[in-house]
Amino acid sequence: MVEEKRSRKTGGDRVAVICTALRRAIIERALSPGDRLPEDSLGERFGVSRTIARSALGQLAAEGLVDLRRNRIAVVAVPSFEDARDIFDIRVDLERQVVRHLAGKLTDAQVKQLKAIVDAEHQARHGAEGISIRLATEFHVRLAEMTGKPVLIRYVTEICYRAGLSLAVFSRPHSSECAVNEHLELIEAIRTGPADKACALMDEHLEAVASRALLQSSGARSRDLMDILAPYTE
Amino acid sequence: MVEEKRSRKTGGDRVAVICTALRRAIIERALSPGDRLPEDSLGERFGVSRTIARSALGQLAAEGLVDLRRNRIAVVAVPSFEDARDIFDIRVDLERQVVRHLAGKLTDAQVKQLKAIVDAEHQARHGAEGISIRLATEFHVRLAEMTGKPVLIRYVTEICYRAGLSLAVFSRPHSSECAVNEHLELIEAIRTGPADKACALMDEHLEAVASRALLQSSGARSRDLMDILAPYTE
DNA sequence: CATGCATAAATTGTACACACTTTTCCTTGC
DNA sequence: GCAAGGAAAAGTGTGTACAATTTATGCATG
Repeated sequence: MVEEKRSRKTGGDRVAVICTALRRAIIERALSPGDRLPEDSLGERFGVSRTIARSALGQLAAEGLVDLRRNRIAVVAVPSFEDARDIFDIRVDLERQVVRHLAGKLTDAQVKQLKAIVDAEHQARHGAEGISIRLATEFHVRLAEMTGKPVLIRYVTEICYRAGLSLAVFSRPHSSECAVNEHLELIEAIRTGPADKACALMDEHLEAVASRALLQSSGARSRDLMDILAPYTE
Repeated sequence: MVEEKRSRKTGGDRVAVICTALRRAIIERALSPGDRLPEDSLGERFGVSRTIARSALGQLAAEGLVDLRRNRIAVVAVPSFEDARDIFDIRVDLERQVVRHLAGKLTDAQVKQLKAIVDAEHQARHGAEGISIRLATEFHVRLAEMTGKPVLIRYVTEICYRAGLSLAVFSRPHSSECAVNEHLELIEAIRTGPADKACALMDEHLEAVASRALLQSSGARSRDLMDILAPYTE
Protein backbone atom coordinates (compact mmCIF):
# COMPACT_ATOMS: atom_id res chain seq x y z
CA MET A 1 0.00 0.00 0.00
CA VAL A 2 1.79 3.10 -1.17
CA GLU A 3 -1.04 5.57 -1.57
CA GLU A 4 -0.52 6.77 1.99
CA LYS A 5 0.99 10.14 1.12
CA ARG A 6 -1.77 11.34 -1.07
CA SER A 7 -4.40 10.98 1.55
CA ARG A 8 -3.09 13.93 3.48
CA LYS A 9 -2.66 16.18 0.53
CA THR A 10 -6.01 15.79 -1.17
CA GLY A 11 -8.09 14.87 1.83
CA GLY A 12 -10.61 14.30 -0.95
CA ASP A 13 -13.92 12.90 0.13
CA ARG A 14 -12.99 9.55 1.54
CA VAL A 15 -16.58 8.63 2.19
CA ALA A 16 -17.27 8.97 -1.50
CA VAL A 17 -14.30 6.75 -2.32
CA ILE A 18 -15.70 3.96 -0.20
CA CYS A 19 -19.20 4.42 -1.60
CA THR A 20 -17.92 4.25 -5.16
CA ALA A 21 -15.89 1.15 -4.44
CA LEU A 22 -18.78 -0.61 -2.76
CA ARG A 23 -21.27 0.36 -5.44
CA ARG A 24 -19.00 -1.12 -8.03
CA ALA A 25 -18.32 -4.25 -6.01
CA ILE A 26 -22.04 -4.73 -5.60
CA ILE A 27 -22.95 -4.13 -9.23
CA GLU A 28 -20.15 -6.45 -10.37
CA ARG A 29 -21.37 -9.06 -7.92
CA ALA A 30 -18.11 -9.23 -6.07
CA LEU A 31 -20.40 -8.58 -3.15
CA SER A 32 -23.65 -10.52 -3.01
CA PRO A 33 -26.95 -9.56 -1.42
CA GLY A 34 -26.79 -10.39 2.26
CA ASP A 35 -23.02 -10.14 2.55
CA ARG A 36 -21.92 -8.57 5.81
CA LEU A 37 -20.22 -5.20 5.92
CA PRO A 38 -18.77 -4.58 9.39
CA GLU A 39 -17.64 -1.03 9.96
CA ASP A 40 -14.31 -2.11 11.37
CA SER A 41 -13.28 -4.31 8.47
CA LEU A 42 -14.46 -1.74 5.98
CA GLY A 43 -12.49 1.02 7.63
CA GLU A 44 -9.39 -1.12 7.91
CA ARG A 45 -9.68 -2.12 4.27
CA PHE A 46 -9.75 1.48 3.14
CA GLY A 47 -7.35 2.81 5.73
CA VAL A 48 -9.86 5.02 7.49
CA SER A 49 -11.57 5.03 10.85
CA ARG A 50 -14.90 3.51 11.60
CA THR A 51 -16.42 6.98 11.47
CA ILE A 52 -15.85 7.21 7.74
CA ALA A 53 -16.88 3.65 7.01
CA ARG A 54 -20.06 4.20 8.97
CA SER A 55 -20.87 7.34 7.06
CA ALA A 56 -20.40 5.52 3.77
CA LEU A 57 -22.72 2.76 4.88
CA GLY A 58 -25.30 5.35 5.82
CA GLN A 59 -25.16 6.86 2.40
CA LEU A 60 -25.44 3.50 0.64
CA ALA A 61 -28.37 2.63 2.86
CA ALA A 62 -30.07 5.82 1.72
CA GLU A 63 -29.51 4.62 -1.85
CA GLY A 64 -31.09 1.28 -1.10
CA LEU A 65 -27.95 -0.75 -1.69
CA VAL A 66 -27.31 -1.56 1.95
CA ASP A 67 -29.60 -2.71 4.73
CA LEU A 68 -28.93 -1.02 8.03
CA ARG A 69 -30.65 -2.22 11.18
CA ARG A 70 -29.99 -0.89 14.61
CA ASN A 71 -27.17 -2.59 16.50
CA ARG A 72 -26.72 -5.01 13.65
CA ILE A 73 -24.02 -5.46 11.09
CA ALA A 74 -24.79 -3.75 7.80
CA VAL A 75 -25.44 -6.11 4.92
CA VAL A 76 -25.72 -5.70 1.19
CA ALA A 77 -29.42 -5.17 0.56
CA VAL A 78 -31.57 -8.13 -0.44
CA PRO A 79 -34.41 -6.74 -2.55
CA SER A 80 -37.64 -8.68 -2.39
CA PHE A 81 -39.31 -9.74 -5.57
CA GLU A 82 -41.87 -6.98 -5.13
CA ASP A 83 -39.09 -4.45 -4.60
CA ALA A 84 -37.43 -5.59 -7.80
CA ARG A 85 -40.66 -5.24 -9.74
CA ASP A 86 -41.26 -1.75 -8.36
CA ILE A 87 -37.69 -0.72 -9.05
CA PHE A 88 -38.06 -1.72 -12.69
CA ASP A 89 -41.41 0.04 -12.99
CA ILE A 90 -39.87 3.26 -11.74
CA ARG A 91 -36.83 2.73 -13.89
CA VAL A 92 -38.96 2.53 -17.00
CA ASP A 93 -40.57 5.88 -16.24
CA LEU A 94 -37.29 7.60 -15.45
CA GLU A 95 -35.43 6.30 -18.45
CA ARG A 96 -38.30 7.22 -20.69
CA GLN A 97 -37.75 10.79 -19.55
CA VAL A 98 -34.08 10.47 -20.37
CA VAL A 99 -34.83 9.28 -23.88
CA ARG A 100 -37.46 11.94 -24.40
CA HIS A 101 -34.97 14.65 -23.53
CA LEU A 102 -32.24 13.17 -25.66
CA ALA A 103 -34.12 12.05 -28.75
CA GLY A 104 -32.68 13.65 -31.86
CA LYS A 105 -30.22 15.70 -29.87
CA LEU A 106 -27.22 13.45 -29.38
CA THR A 107 -23.97 14.98 -30.54
CA ASP A 108 -21.50 12.91 -32.51
CA ALA A 109 -19.18 12.91 -29.52
CA GLN A 110 -21.92 11.53 -27.33
CA VAL A 111 -22.78 8.82 -29.82
CA LYS A 112 -19.13 7.88 -29.93
CA GLN A 113 -18.93 7.74 -26.19
CA LEU A 114 -21.95 5.46 -25.98
CA LYS A 115 -20.66 3.19 -28.71
CA ALA A 116 -17.39 2.87 -26.84
CA ILE A 117 -19.28 1.47 -23.89
CA VAL A 118 -21.19 -0.94 -26.09
CA ASP A 119 -17.86 -2.00 -27.58
CA ALA A 120 -16.56 -2.74 -24.12
CA GLU A 121 -19.73 -4.70 -23.44
CA HIS A 122 -19.14 -6.70 -26.59
CA GLN A 123 -15.60 -7.54 -25.55
CA ALA A 124 -16.64 -8.47 -22.05
CA ARG A 125 -19.45 -10.71 -23.19
CA HIS A 126 -17.47 -13.90 -22.59
CA GLY A 127 -15.59 -12.76 -19.52
CA ALA A 128 -16.78 -12.42 -15.99
CA GLU A 129 -20.48 -11.76 -15.91
CA GLY A 130 -20.07 -9.02 -13.33
CA ILE A 131 -18.18 -6.86 -15.81
CA SER A 132 -20.95 -7.15 -18.38
CA ILE A 133 -23.50 -6.08 -15.87
CA ARG A 134 -21.43 -3.12 -14.76
CA LEU A 135 -20.95 -1.96 -18.32
CA ALA A 136 -24.62 -2.34 -19.13
CA THR A 137 -25.41 -0.23 -16.09
CA GLU A 138 -22.80 2.30 -17.10
CA PHE A 139 -24.47 2.61 -20.49
CA HIS A 140 -27.75 3.66 -18.95
CA VAL A 141 -26.12 5.94 -16.40
CA ARG A 142 -24.07 7.67 -19.07
CA LEU A 143 -27.19 8.16 -21.12
CA ALA A 144 -28.85 9.85 -18.18
CA GLU A 145 -25.81 12.04 -17.58
CA MET A 146 -26.13 13.37 -21.10
CA THR A 147 -29.37 15.08 -20.18
CA GLY A 148 -27.38 17.40 -17.92
CA LYS A 149 -30.23 17.31 -15.43
CA PRO A 150 -28.77 16.67 -11.97
CA VAL A 151 -31.99 15.51 -10.37
CA LEU A 152 -32.82 13.08 -13.13
CA ILE A 153 -29.25 11.82 -13.20
CA ARG A 154 -29.30 11.11 -9.50
CA TYR A 155 -32.50 9.10 -9.58
CA VAL A 156 -31.67 7.17 -12.72
CA THR A 157 -28.26 6.27 -11.39
CA GLU A 158 -29.65 5.11 -8.10
CA ILE A 159 -32.42 3.09 -9.64
CA CYS A 160 -30.06 1.49 -12.15
CA TYR A 161 -27.79 0.29 -9.38
CA ARG A 162 -30.73 -1.04 -7.45
CA ALA A 163 -31.97 -2.78 -10.56
CA GLY A 164 -28.56 -4.37 -10.99
CA LEU A 165 -28.65 -5.55 -7.41
CA SER A 166 -32.12 -6.96 -7.94
CA LEU A 167 -30.91 -8.93 -10.91
CA ALA A 168 -28.20 -10.41 -8.71
CA VAL A 169 -30.96 -11.88 -6.60
CA PHE A 170 -33.46 -12.99 -9.19
CA SER A 171 -31.87 -13.51 -12.56
CA ARG A 172 -30.21 -16.70 -13.63
CA PRO A 173 -26.73 -16.63 -15.18
CA HIS A 174 -26.23 -15.38 -18.72
CA SER A 175 -29.61 -13.75 -18.90
CA SER A 176 -28.21 -10.45 -20.14
CA GLU A 177 -26.54 -11.75 -23.28
CA CYS A 178 -28.47 -10.01 -25.97
CA ALA A 179 -28.48 -6.65 -24.27
CA VAL A 180 -25.50 -5.57 -26.35
CA ASN A 181 -27.43 -5.48 -29.60
CA GLU A 182 -30.34 -3.77 -27.93
CA HIS A 183 -28.04 -1.03 -26.71
CA LEU A 184 -26.78 -0.42 -30.22
CA GLU A 185 -30.31 -0.18 -31.53
CA LEU A 186 -31.14 2.22 -28.73
CA ILE A 187 -28.31 4.55 -29.70
CA GLU A 188 -29.56 4.63 -33.27
CA ALA A 189 -33.16 5.21 -32.27
CA ILE A 190 -32.25 8.04 -29.93
CA ARG A 191 -29.89 9.62 -32.43
CA THR A 192 -32.17 9.61 -35.43
CA GLY A 193 -35.68 8.78 -34.45
CA PRO A 194 -38.55 10.74 -33.05
CA ALA A 195 -39.01 10.71 -29.29
CA ASP A 196 -41.98 8.37 -29.29
CA LYS A 197 -40.18 5.75 -31.29
CA ALA A 198 -37.09 5.92 -29.10
CA CYS A 199 -39.14 5.80 -25.91
CA ALA A 200 -40.96 2.75 -27.15
CA LEU A 201 -37.70 1.02 -27.84
CA MET A 202 -36.39 1.86 -24.38
CA ASP A 203 -39.58 0.52 -22.82
CA GLU A 204 -39.18 -2.63 -24.82
CA HIS A 205 -35.53 -2.99 -23.86
CA LEU A 206 -36.12 -2.57 -20.14
CA GLU A 207 -39.14 -4.82 -20.21
CA ALA A 208 -37.00 -7.44 -21.90
CA VAL A 209 -34.26 -7.13 -19.31
CA ALA A 210 -36.79 -7.37 -16.53
CA SER A 211 -38.68 -10.31 -17.94
CA ARG A 212 -35.54 -12.23 -18.79
CA ALA A 213 -34.83 -12.12 -15.12
CA LEU A 214 -37.77 -11.43 -12.91
CA LEU A 215 -40.57 -13.45 -14.34
CA GLN A 216 -39.31 -16.78 -13.14
CA SER A 217 -39.14 -16.12 -9.47
CA SER A 218 -39.28 -19.69 -8.22
CA GLY A 219 -35.96 -20.70 -9.69
CA ALA A 220 -34.27 -17.66 -8.26
CA ARG A 221 -35.24 -18.42 -4.71
CA SER A 222 -32.94 -21.38 -4.52
CA ARG A 223 -31.10 -19.68 -1.70
CA ASP A 224 -34.18 -20.03 0.40
CA LEU A 225 -33.66 -22.37 3.30
CA MET A 226 -36.89 -24.23 2.60
CA ASP A 227 -35.88 -25.04 -0.95
CA ILE A 228 -32.43 -26.10 0.08
CA LEU A 229 -33.81 -28.48 2.66
CA ALA A 230 -36.60 -29.81 0.47
CA PRO A 231 -34.75 -32.90 -0.82
CA TYR A 232 -33.87 -33.91 2.71
CA THR A 233 -37.29 -33.57 4.20
CA GLU A 234 -38.55 -37.04 3.44
CA MET B 1 -35.42 19.40 29.39
CA VAL B 2 -36.89 16.22 30.77
CA GLU B 3 -36.51 13.68 28.01
CA GLU B 4 -33.60 12.09 29.81
CA LYS B 5 -35.31 8.92 30.99
CA ARG B 6 -36.62 7.92 27.66
CA SER B 7 -33.25 7.98 26.02
CA ARG B 8 -32.12 5.06 28.10
CA LYS B 9 -35.18 2.99 27.52
CA THR B 10 -35.77 3.31 23.84
CA GLY B 11 -32.49 4.71 22.65
CA GLY B 12 -34.77 5.13 19.65
CA ASP B 13 -33.21 6.44 16.50
CA ARG B 14 -32.25 9.95 17.39
CA VAL B 15 -31.00 10.66 13.92
CA ALA B 16 -34.45 9.94 12.60
CA VAL B 17 -35.97 12.31 15.14
CA ILE B 18 -33.83 15.16 13.90
CA CYS B 19 -34.49 14.30 10.27
CA THR B 20 -38.22 14.26 10.84
CA ALA B 21 -38.15 17.57 12.67
CA LEU B 22 -36.06 19.22 9.98
CA ARG B 23 -38.14 17.81 7.14
CA ARG B 24 -41.20 19.21 8.76
CA ALA B 25 -39.59 22.55 9.47
CA ILE B 26 -38.51 22.77 5.86
CA ILE B 27 -41.84 21.75 4.37
CA GLU B 28 -43.66 24.17 6.66
CA ARG B 29 -41.24 26.89 5.63
CA ALA B 30 -40.05 27.54 9.15
CA LEU B 31 -36.69 26.94 7.53
CA SER B 32 -36.07 28.60 4.20
CA PRO B 33 -33.80 27.52 1.36
CA GLY B 34 -30.29 28.69 2.12
CA ASP B 35 -30.72 28.78 5.89
CA ARG B 36 -27.62 27.63 7.70
CA LEU B 37 -27.60 24.43 9.74
CA PRO B 38 -24.42 24.24 11.84
CA GLU B 39 -23.85 20.85 13.40
CA ASP B 40 -23.18 22.32 16.83
CA SER B 41 -26.37 24.33 17.07
CA LEU B 42 -28.42 21.48 15.73
CA GLY B 43 -26.98 19.04 18.22
CA GLU B 44 -27.43 21.45 21.09
CA ARG B 45 -31.01 22.12 20.08
CA PHE B 46 -31.85 18.41 20.12
CA GLY B 47 -29.69 17.50 23.06
CA VAL B 48 -27.34 15.26 21.15
CA SER B 49 -23.74 15.43 20.10
CA ARG B 50 -22.47 16.68 16.82
CA THR B 51 -22.09 13.08 15.69
CA ILE B 52 -25.85 12.62 15.55
CA ALA B 53 -26.58 16.00 14.05
CA ARG B 54 -24.00 15.37 11.37
CA SER B 55 -25.49 12.03 10.52
CA ALA B 56 -28.93 13.59 10.20
CA LEU B 57 -27.58 16.24 7.86
CA GLY B 58 -25.98 13.53 5.76
CA GLN B 59 -29.26 11.74 5.42
CA LEU B 60 -31.16 14.89 4.49
CA ALA B 61 -28.48 15.71 1.96
CA ALA B 62 -29.05 12.29 0.39
CA GLU B 63 -32.72 13.22 0.15
CA GLY B 64 -31.91 16.48 -1.57
CA LEU B 65 -33.25 18.69 1.19
CA VAL B 66 -29.87 19.88 2.42
CA ASP B 67 -26.79 21.08 0.60
CA LEU B 68 -23.57 19.72 2.02
CA ARG B 69 -20.25 21.03 0.76
CA ARG B 70 -16.92 20.04 2.16
CA ASN B 71 -15.73 22.11 5.11
CA ARG B 72 -18.76 24.33 4.78
CA ILE B 73 -21.80 24.80 6.91
CA ALA B 74 -24.78 22.77 5.75
CA VAL B 75 -27.65 24.80 4.36
CA VAL B 76 -31.22 24.04 3.43
CA ALA B 77 -31.08 23.16 -0.26
CA VAL B 78 -31.86 25.85 -2.81
CA PRO B 79 -33.29 24.08 -5.85
CA SER B 80 -32.65 25.78 -9.16
CA PHE B 81 -35.54 26.43 -11.47
CA GLU B 82 -34.41 23.54 -13.64
CA ASP B 83 -34.24 21.28 -10.60
CA ALA B 84 -37.78 22.26 -9.68
CA ARG B 85 -39.02 21.49 -13.16
CA ASP B 86 -37.29 18.08 -13.17
CA ILE B 87 -38.58 17.28 -9.71
CA PHE B 88 -42.13 17.91 -10.82
CA ASP B 89 -41.65 15.89 -14.00
CA ILE B 90 -40.49 12.92 -11.97
CA ARG B 91 -43.22 13.48 -9.45
CA VAL B 92 -45.89 13.23 -12.11
CA ASP B 93 -44.57 9.86 -13.24
CA LEU B 94 -44.29 8.48 -9.74
CA GLU B 95 -47.69 9.63 -8.59
CA ARG B 96 -49.25 8.31 -11.74
CA GLN B 97 -47.97 4.92 -10.67
CA VAL B 98 -49.51 5.41 -7.26
CA VAL B 99 -52.88 6.23 -8.75
CA ARG B 100 -52.68 3.35 -11.19
CA HIS B 101 -52.10 0.91 -8.35
CA LEU B 102 -54.82 2.39 -6.20
CA ALA B 103 -57.57 3.08 -8.72
CA GLY B 104 -60.77 1.31 -7.75
CA LYS B 105 -59.12 -0.38 -4.81
CA LEU B 106 -59.39 2.10 -1.97
CA THR B 107 -61.02 0.70 1.14
CA ASP B 108 -63.58 2.74 3.03
CA ALA B 109 -61.11 3.18 5.86
CA GLN B 110 -58.55 4.58 3.46
CA VAL B 111 -61.03 6.98 1.93
CA LYS B 112 -61.91 8.13 5.40
CA GLN B 113 -58.27 8.65 6.27
CA LEU B 114 -57.68 10.72 3.16
CA LYS B 115 -60.77 12.82 3.74
CA ALA B 116 -59.57 13.52 7.25
CA ILE B 117 -56.43 15.06 5.81
CA VAL B 118 -58.42 17.11 3.35
CA ASP B 119 -60.59 18.25 6.24
CA ALA B 120 -57.52 19.40 8.08
CA GLU B 121 -56.42 21.20 4.94
CA HIS B 122 -59.76 22.92 4.77
CA GLN B 123 -59.48 24.09 8.36
CA ALA B 124 -55.93 25.29 7.90
CA ARG B 125 -56.68 27.23 4.76
CA HIS B 126 -56.75 30.57 6.54
CA GLY B 127 -53.99 29.87 9.03
CA ALA B 128 -50.29 29.77 8.52
CA GLU B 129 -49.45 28.90 4.96
CA GLY B 130 -46.80 26.42 6.07
CA ILE B 131 -49.40 24.18 7.65
CA SER B 132 -51.43 24.03 4.45
CA ILE B 133 -48.40 23.02 2.48
CA ARG B 134 -47.46 20.34 4.97
CA LEU B 135 -50.96 18.89 4.90
CA ALA B 136 -51.07 18.93 1.13
CA THR B 137 -47.79 17.06 1.08
CA GLU B 138 -49.08 14.65 3.68
CA PHE B 139 -52.05 13.90 1.45
CA HIS B 140 -49.84 12.76 -1.39
CA VAL B 141 -47.48 10.85 0.88
CA ARG B 142 -50.35 9.03 2.55
CA LEU B 143 -51.74 8.13 -0.84
CA ALA B 144 -48.39 6.61 -1.78
CA GLU B 145 -48.23 4.71 1.49
CA MET B 146 -51.52 3.04 0.64
CA THR B 147 -49.85 1.20 -2.20
CA GLY B 148 -47.87 -0.74 0.37
CA LYS B 149 -44.90 -0.66 -1.95
CA PRO B 150 -41.84 0.39 0.06
CA VAL B 151 -39.74 1.47 -2.89
CA LEU B 152 -42.46 3.56 -4.44
CA ILE B 153 -43.30 5.08 -1.08
CA ARG B 154 -39.74 6.11 -0.50
CA TYR B 155 -39.34 7.86 -3.82
CA VAL B 156 -42.72 9.55 -3.78
CA THR B 157 -42.15 10.83 -0.27
CA GLU B 158 -38.75 12.18 -1.12
CA ILE B 159 -39.88 13.82 -4.32
CA CYS B 160 -42.90 15.38 -2.60
CA TYR B 161 -40.72 16.99 0.02
CA ARG B 162 -38.37 18.24 -2.64
CA ALA B 163 -41.30 19.60 -4.57
CA GLY B 164 -42.49 21.40 -1.46
CA LEU B 165 -39.06 22.89 -1.01
CA SER B 166 -39.01 23.97 -4.63
CA LEU B 167 -42.29 25.76 -4.17
CA ALA B 168 -40.77 27.64 -1.26
CA VAL B 169 -38.29 29.08 -3.73
CA PHE B 170 -40.45 29.76 -6.73
CA SER B 171 -44.07 30.12 -5.75
CA ARG B 172 -45.63 33.27 -4.50
CA PRO B 173 -47.76 33.29 -1.35
CA HIS B 174 -51.24 31.77 -1.34
CA SER B 175 -50.75 29.93 -4.58
CA SER B 176 -51.97 26.62 -3.19
CA GLU B 177 -55.46 27.70 -2.19
CA CYS B 178 -57.59 25.64 -4.47
CA ALA B 179 -55.67 22.44 -3.92
CA VAL B 180 -58.21 21.38 -1.31
CA ASN B 181 -61.01 20.86 -3.81
CA GLU B 182 -58.70 19.13 -6.20
CA HIS B 183 -57.74 16.69 -3.51
CA LEU B 184 -61.36 15.84 -2.86
CA GLU B 185 -61.95 15.23 -6.55
CA LEU B 186 -58.87 13.05 -6.62
CA ILE B 187 -60.17 10.84 -3.86
CA GLU B 188 -63.42 10.36 -5.73
CA ALA B 189 -61.70 9.63 -9.02
CA ILE B 190 -59.38 7.08 -7.45
CA ARG B 191 -62.13 5.43 -5.47
CA THR B 192 -64.66 5.03 -8.25
CA GLY B 193 -63.07 5.70 -11.58
CA PRO B 194 -60.99 3.67 -13.96
CA ALA B 195 -57.23 4.04 -13.71
CA ASP B 196 -56.84 6.17 -16.83
CA LYS B 197 -59.34 8.70 -15.65
CA ALA B 198 -57.77 8.96 -12.22
CA CYS B 199 -54.28 9.21 -13.63
CA ALA B 200 -55.35 12.01 -15.91
CA LEU B 201 -56.81 13.91 -12.97
CA MET B 202 -53.60 13.46 -10.99
CA ASP B 203 -51.56 14.71 -13.94
CA GLU B 204 -53.84 17.69 -14.18
CA HIS B 205 -53.62 18.39 -10.47
CA LEU B 206 -49.85 18.27 -10.33
CA GLU B 207 -49.49 20.31 -13.46
CA ALA B 208 -51.78 22.90 -11.91
CA VAL B 209 -49.74 23.00 -8.72
CA ALA B 210 -46.54 23.38 -10.70
CA SER B 211 -47.81 26.09 -13.02
CA ARG B 212 -49.41 28.05 -10.20
CA ALA B 213 -45.94 28.33 -8.76
CA LEU B 214 -43.48 29.51 -11.31
CA LEU B 215 -42.77 33.04 -10.24
CA GLN B 216 -40.01 34.72 -8.31
CA SER B 217 -40.27 35.31 -4.62
CA SER B 218 -38.51 37.79 -2.39
CA GLY B 219 -37.81 37.25 1.24
CA ALA B 220 -34.19 37.48 2.34
CA ARG B 221 -34.69 37.59 6.03
CA SER B 222 -32.23 36.04 8.43
CA ARG B 223 -33.51 34.58 11.62
CA ASP B 224 -32.23 32.57 14.53
CA LEU B 225 -32.03 28.84 14.12
CA MET B 226 -32.79 28.33 17.78
CA ASP B 227 -36.06 30.21 17.64
CA ILE B 228 -37.16 28.57 14.45
CA LEU B 229 -36.67 25.07 15.73
CA ALA B 230 -38.23 25.67 19.11
CA PRO B 231 -41.66 24.29 18.19
CA TYR B 232 -40.11 21.23 16.55
CA THR B 233 -37.85 20.22 19.37
CA GLU B 234 -40.55 18.80 21.56
C1' DC C 1 -12.15 55.32 2.67
C1' DA C 2 -11.18 51.25 0.52
C1' DT C 3 -7.89 47.31 0.68
C1' DG C 4 -5.05 43.74 2.03
C1' DC C 5 -3.29 41.00 5.47
C1' DA C 6 -2.64 38.84 9.82
C1' DT C 7 -4.88 36.87 13.45
C1' DA C 8 -8.73 34.99 16.09
C1' DA C 9 -13.14 32.64 16.13
C1' DA C 10 -16.20 29.43 14.26
C1' DT C 11 -16.98 25.22 12.09
C1' DT C 12 -16.11 20.95 9.90
C1' DG C 13 -13.19 16.34 9.34
C1' DT C 14 -11.63 12.43 11.61
C1' DA C 15 -9.86 9.35 15.02
C1' DC C 16 -10.67 7.23 19.16
C1' DA C 17 -12.66 5.84 23.71
C1' DC C 18 -16.14 3.73 26.18
C1' DA C 19 -20.84 2.03 26.99
C1' DC C 20 -24.17 -0.96 25.36
C1' DT C 21 -26.00 -4.85 22.38
C1' DT C 22 -25.69 -8.78 19.85
C1' DT C 23 -23.41 -12.95 18.67
C1' DT C 24 -20.35 -16.71 19.56
C1' DC C 25 -18.74 -20.29 21.99
C1' DC C 26 -17.57 -22.82 25.92
C1' DT C 27 -19.05 -24.85 30.09
C1' DT C 28 -22.21 -27.19 33.11
C1' DG C 29 -25.91 -30.04 34.53
C1' DC C 30 -29.16 -33.39 33.08
C1' DG D 1 -25.35 -36.26 23.68
C1' DC D 2 -27.65 -31.97 24.35
C1' DA D 3 -30.23 -28.01 26.12
C1' DA D 4 -29.45 -23.97 29.14
C1' DG D 5 -26.77 -20.54 30.68
C1' DG D 6 -23.27 -17.45 30.98
C1' DA D 7 -18.81 -15.27 30.06
C1' DA D 8 -15.98 -13.57 26.14
C1' DA D 9 -15.78 -11.67 21.67
C1' DA D 10 -17.42 -8.94 18.08
C1' DG D 11 -19.83 -5.02 16.71
C1' DT D 12 -22.58 -0.90 16.94
C1' DG D 13 -24.08 3.84 19.24
C1' DT D 14 -22.43 8.09 20.69
C1' DG D 15 -19.67 11.61 22.97
C1' DT D 16 -15.37 14.03 22.83
C1' DA D 17 -10.77 15.69 21.52
C1' DC D 18 -7.89 17.63 18.34
C1' DA D 19 -6.38 18.88 13.64
C1' DA D 20 -7.56 21.28 9.46
C1' DT D 21 -10.19 24.58 7.17
C1' DT D 22 -13.14 28.26 6.50
C1' DT D 23 -15.13 32.64 8.08
C1' DA D 24 -15.02 36.72 10.69
C1' DT D 25 -12.49 40.52 12.88
C1' DG D 26 -9.48 44.16 13.34
C1' DC D 27 -5.57 46.81 12.19
C1' DA D 28 -2.29 48.89 9.34
C1' DT D 29 -1.43 50.85 4.82
C1' DG D 30 -2.00 53.17 0.49
